[in-house]
Amino acid sequence: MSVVLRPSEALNLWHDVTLGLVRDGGHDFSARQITILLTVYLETPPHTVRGLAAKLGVTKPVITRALDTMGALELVSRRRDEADRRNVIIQRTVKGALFVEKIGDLIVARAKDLPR
Amino acid sequence: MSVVLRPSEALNLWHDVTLGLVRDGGHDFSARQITILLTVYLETPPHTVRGLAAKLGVTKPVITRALDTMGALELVSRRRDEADRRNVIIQRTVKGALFVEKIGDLIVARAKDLPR
DNA sequence: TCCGATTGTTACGGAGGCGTTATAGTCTGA
DNA sequence: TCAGACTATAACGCCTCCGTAACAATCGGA
Repeated sequence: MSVVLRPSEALNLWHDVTLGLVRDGGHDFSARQITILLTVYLETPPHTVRGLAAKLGVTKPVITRALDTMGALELVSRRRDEADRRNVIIQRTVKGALFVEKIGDLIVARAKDLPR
Repeated sequence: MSVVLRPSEALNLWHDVTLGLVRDGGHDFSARQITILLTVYLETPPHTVRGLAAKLGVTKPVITRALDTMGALELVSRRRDEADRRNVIIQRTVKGALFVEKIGDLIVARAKDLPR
């Protein structure tokens, strides 16, 4: 199965949702930051800096800096992997889960209001 | 009518598309930049700095700077409004139209591949 | 036990965005 | 006509991010 969407509907949906994020979100996240956040909250753990860097096709410092930013906002947290102390495990937070949930609700609402 | 989407589907779609933009897009645009770009290409002209600032709920210099950046990439262009020379009209470009079209195709493709 | 490989972070100079404020150009109506 | 309103942009100091390179900590096999 799949979600059927025309290009014009797709673009209108994207526009409406990003506008919602800009107007009400408070933060102005980049595509990289959003991708990291959603990856951590949607894909099965564990998540490491190296794994995220490979998945996004960026360097490790990019991930470290994004985690610094989103960690300061308490949207994610970090923990040493005790099994292999070179690794850092990126963990979810209550605040981050609520934020992601809000984004999901926003997309669903804008999709529902989409004229077709 | 409307597009029916569950929260988990919505988030997975958002994740897949932003990941595609990060991996293949080359640029790392912010939500503000994407919103400006899509507004210019989806809503009926004319578009002015003041109008975009009001719509996004940000100050005018934010719009000016975003237009500087996207103008350098030739995704939009600017022209003085001859009827009222205080205004600047933001115009579409061939390069920008192709870019927006690519985003639309990406969303449609990821929606089609979405498991449900 | 080391020595190479691996992981994440920090340091660095540069680039660009931020909000606020100031400014140049343009319009409009008293 | 001209003073005030309005438009977009420039200037300012601050902050964050960039890519590259160096780094400390840790692991694992010879």
